[in-house]
Amino acid sequence: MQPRFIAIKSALVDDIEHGRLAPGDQVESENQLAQRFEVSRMTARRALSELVAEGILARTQGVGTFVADSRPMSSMLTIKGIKDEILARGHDYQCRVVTREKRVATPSESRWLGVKEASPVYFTSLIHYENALPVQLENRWVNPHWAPDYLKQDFTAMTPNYYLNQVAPLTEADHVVSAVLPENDTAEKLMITPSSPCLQINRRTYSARGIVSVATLTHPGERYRLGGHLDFT
Amino acid sequence: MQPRFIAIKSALVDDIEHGRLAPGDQVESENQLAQRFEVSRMTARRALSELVAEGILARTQGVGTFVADSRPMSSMLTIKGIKDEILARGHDYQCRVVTREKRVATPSESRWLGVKEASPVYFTSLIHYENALPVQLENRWVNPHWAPDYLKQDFTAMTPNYYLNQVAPLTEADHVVSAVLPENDTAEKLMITPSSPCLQINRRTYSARGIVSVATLTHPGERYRLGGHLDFT
DNA sequence: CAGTGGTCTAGACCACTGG
DNA sequence: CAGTGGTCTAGACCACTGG
Repeated sequence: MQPRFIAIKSALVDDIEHGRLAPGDQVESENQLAQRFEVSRMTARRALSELVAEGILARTQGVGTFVADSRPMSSMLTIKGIKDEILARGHDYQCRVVTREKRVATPSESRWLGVKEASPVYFTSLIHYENALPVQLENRWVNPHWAPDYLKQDFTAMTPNYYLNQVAPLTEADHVVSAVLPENDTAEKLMITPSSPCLQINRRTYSARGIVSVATLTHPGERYRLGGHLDFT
Repeated sequence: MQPRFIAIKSALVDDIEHGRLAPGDQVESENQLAQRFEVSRMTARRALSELVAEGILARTQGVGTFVADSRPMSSMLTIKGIKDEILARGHDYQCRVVTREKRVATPSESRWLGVKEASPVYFTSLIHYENALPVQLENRWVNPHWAPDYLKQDFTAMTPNYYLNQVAPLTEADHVVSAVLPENDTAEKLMITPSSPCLQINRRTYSARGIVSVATLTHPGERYRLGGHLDFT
């Protein structure tokens, strides 16, 4: 059974997608929606509030609720593997497997991966080299449920990303980019000093059925940049 | 008069910022909060829901609500101004204009902006504050051709991004994200030590007719992260 | 089982906007 | 002024989790 506020949201999004509501148009008031969908005003309001939070609608007190101006910028960013990136630059690529093991999820790991606390997870730690210099330390936690044979793979031949995309095709990803100082052993693995800033990406990848893996990708700041291009037209 | 759910949110955020609640800790349940603050469960719930939406807390049905690994996070895929981002988090926003002047483009500036060497460019340097702490140093070079009145604007009222988007609507943007150590004067402006890693974004924005401006956005690593979500379906 | 979060109701009073 | 959104209450029933 679908919650009612979801049904209302869907109806409104549908109206927008089919052009029955254009940017700038006023949408029905909370009271009108409540009446039309036979729900309490609080429920109609919730539907509107969430659409406002998602940037799809905009509200002004005393005036009304309107369809917001244009478009979530959908991304042109891709999850290109580091290996492809390096090879595309015409550079030499190498990979070293540091750790490959079954672990018991810590509370925070289990929350990230969406598994029960203390359940088994697969963990790998790899270093990726560009022209013999480390450019990425990849620490990855994998939900064994979606990739039971994960630990048996030869990651020097096929990156974890590539393998996981085979067994559980990627449908979504979240990521958080931050600037950090490396832990001592991370610095050592990346052949940098502990006072060198690193660009760190925390990425969570989803297949159709759930969270497949969580990765922490740490890059020496002086050897790696992240580029992007956005087109709003 | 401050809404009650805001008071509850503030109290929880305060507990987190003062270390009375650490990442992973369970926070009071909706019922406990309702009792402690003498509000209805719906109001306590609203406070928690908003903190969850902001990524500060995480909830699991039947289990409880927990402190998430929390630093503010912004979207990589939208060019939402830092101001909107901060306000959207319900935080206090302030801005200080450090520099505002006409300059002669250096060779590298002129290359970035796509103007002739030694032509005049407009330069502004602003510091954006979230809850009185600097979160972004915005150094921006503007092509006077597309925004002749740029320097006359009151940037504490309207961010450069917003103004430029009015006079020369944004159609494209390039950006490069990197982790760097700040220059001494940058560190001072951001109120951090020169050994604190910074997340730096170099962004070039285009309107239909050419490059409008180039900006270097420098953020203290411990106060800013960049988030994104990709959907491949 | 008791406790948690998730949804929902039918009211209330308020602040704000426009005519 | 009537209508809008903003906040809030005191209940209800549900699904889910852990012990």
